[in-house]
Amino acid sequence: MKEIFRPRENGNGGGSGVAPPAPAALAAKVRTLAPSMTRSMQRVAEAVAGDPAGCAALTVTGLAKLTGTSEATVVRTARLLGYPGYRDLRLALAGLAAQQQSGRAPTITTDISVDDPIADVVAKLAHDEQQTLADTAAGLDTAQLGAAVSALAGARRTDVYGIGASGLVAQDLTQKLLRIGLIAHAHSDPHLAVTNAVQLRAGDVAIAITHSGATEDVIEPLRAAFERGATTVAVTGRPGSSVTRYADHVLTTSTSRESELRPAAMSSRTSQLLVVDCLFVGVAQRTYEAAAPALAASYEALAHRHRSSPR
Amino acid sequence: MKEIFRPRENGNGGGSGVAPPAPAALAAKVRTLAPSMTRSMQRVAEAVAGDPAGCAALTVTGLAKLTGTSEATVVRTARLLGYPGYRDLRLALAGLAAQQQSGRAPTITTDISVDDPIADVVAKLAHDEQQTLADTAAGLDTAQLGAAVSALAGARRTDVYGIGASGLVAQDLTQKLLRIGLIAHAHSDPHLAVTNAVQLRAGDVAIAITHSGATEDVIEPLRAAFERGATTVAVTGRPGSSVTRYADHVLTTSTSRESELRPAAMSSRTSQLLVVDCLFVGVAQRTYEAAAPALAASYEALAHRHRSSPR
DNA sequence: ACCGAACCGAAAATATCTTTCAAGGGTGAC
DNA sequence: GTCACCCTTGAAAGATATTTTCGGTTCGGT
Repeated sequence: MKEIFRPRENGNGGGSGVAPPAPAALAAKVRTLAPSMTRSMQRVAEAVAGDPAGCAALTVTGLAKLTGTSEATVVRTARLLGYPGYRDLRLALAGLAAQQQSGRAPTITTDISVDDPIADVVAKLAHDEQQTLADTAAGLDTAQLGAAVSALAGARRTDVYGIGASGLVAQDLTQKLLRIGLIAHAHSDPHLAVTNAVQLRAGDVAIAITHSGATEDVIEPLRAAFERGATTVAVTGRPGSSVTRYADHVLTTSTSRESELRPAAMSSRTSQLLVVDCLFVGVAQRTYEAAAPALAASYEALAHRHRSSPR
Repeated sequence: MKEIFRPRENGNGGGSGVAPPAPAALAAKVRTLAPSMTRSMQRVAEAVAGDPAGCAALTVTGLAKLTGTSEATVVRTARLLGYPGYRDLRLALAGLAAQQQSGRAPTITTDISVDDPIADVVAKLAHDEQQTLADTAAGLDTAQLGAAVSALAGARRTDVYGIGASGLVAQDLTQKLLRIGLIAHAHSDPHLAVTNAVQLRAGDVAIAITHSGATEDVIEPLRAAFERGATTVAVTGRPGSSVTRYADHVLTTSTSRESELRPAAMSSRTSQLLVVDCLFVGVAQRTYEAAAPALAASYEALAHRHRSSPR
């Protein structure tokens, strides 16, 4: 067993002080050392520099065959490049490949087009939604958010209005609030929403969720609640739109550019959900004493509905 | 379980097209698969996820000793994570380490705590959801996704099953599919779901959405559809769970760590929505001729419900 | 043409990875 | 409570991959 050179290599004080394994500057090293290489070693080095990913997938024998040389030569080349052996060169190669891969990522600024392969669709959608989240977080007014949280935490009851995609967000918020013991209802039927809204009074909270800020069916119930003295909150992507007229607190969601294949509903939903999550966590913090057990309890209650997994 | 698996060097082209070795989605994969792992395997997975660079420098024996397990367990873990063997896991690990190295890592790793100021809550939630999106995108099997898209695009009708938070995701998908002219229904009532499921036949599609993969109320209708010959799709965070038994295609959502103030439902919802969006866009691409006008038409139809905004 | 030196690859030697197998431990059935 | 079964686990055998050795070959110099 030779094993001279294992991981811990910081004891580099020796006079001959060889270079530590290069991390990513491999191509450069190849160029530097190429002149001092023999012909067959150059072939190996060339292959390695040309296709790190491909070579990383090969064994010594494979790479030897590919370059028309022998295993010994491959190992010699690895040594010359500063690695203890081929194994370590291969590891570095894998790292290099990964770096190149990730470096090639910022190509996803383009819109999704009809003939994008499915993998690109995934990458672009994920990227867009990440962008939306960042924008929303950056643009959210924490003072307004805090005020809304306070109102919710102390509310007798809470009504949430939303239609269409925003209706799902409204339901999501409602589900969450219910889980921590608050009284909350989501309304997507405009008539019922108004009917319920007029029951609200000071100390209650009404929340309207609408991307455009101009959805009549959502504005009307909020207005009714507003006029009854309830605390009103608007979650909208248009801070100057009609809905804000009847809102004590306005929470702004972000709008990223939309395209034909990526309707606005998609990014507004992401944005709205983040806002809603913030509201929820904020309220859970304020009412922690009551919320924690309630959360645990609702979790318990659901356990029996799950089939034990086969593993 | 008989452990039949040939090393198979770069054999990535097989017809059965199982998951290709994950490039950088390793941490996500660990979290996803951790629940279905045995204790010792979890120890290995933990070590690997915690210190990719360090583990990449170790041999099987070394890692086994470090984690207090045996070589066999290390290899088993590597297999479970989707690699042919430890050698390949090690390679991926080296890649991951390199990426982490290059990508500066000032990540917000702390949990949300009860006394975090509201601004921190926003930042942390946004960050967590971004992370979830990245993990999901990285871990999504595009082959399965493509297959699911094809099935959807050609379906006579589509049923979507989801309960609780997943029910909202189911509705979201349904809304979208309806907008591009497909026939889709979301079911959250278990009885009605089964009643409808038995109406399905070959060529139809049934989609079950469940984070745990063990929700009886969702599994049953999927099973009914499966037995009727419909194409079945499972969107779940647990690729080995019961629901996958009746699923022709499994789409894996990612699981990020949860905490008391951030229930699993939150990140699973984000992840599920991304998957659902991918399905939608994929289908919209395939049926572009019909989808584009349908999208435009539904937009038109809603316009009059919006009050023209002031300003 | 001869000599020497460096280069190169086949095969042996070694290290590493993979598989097999049997013991230990927990769980559900009876 | 006891038993049987299956799952989990690590030790060691078996298979691969890597490193080293060693002798043949080529090329330049004399």
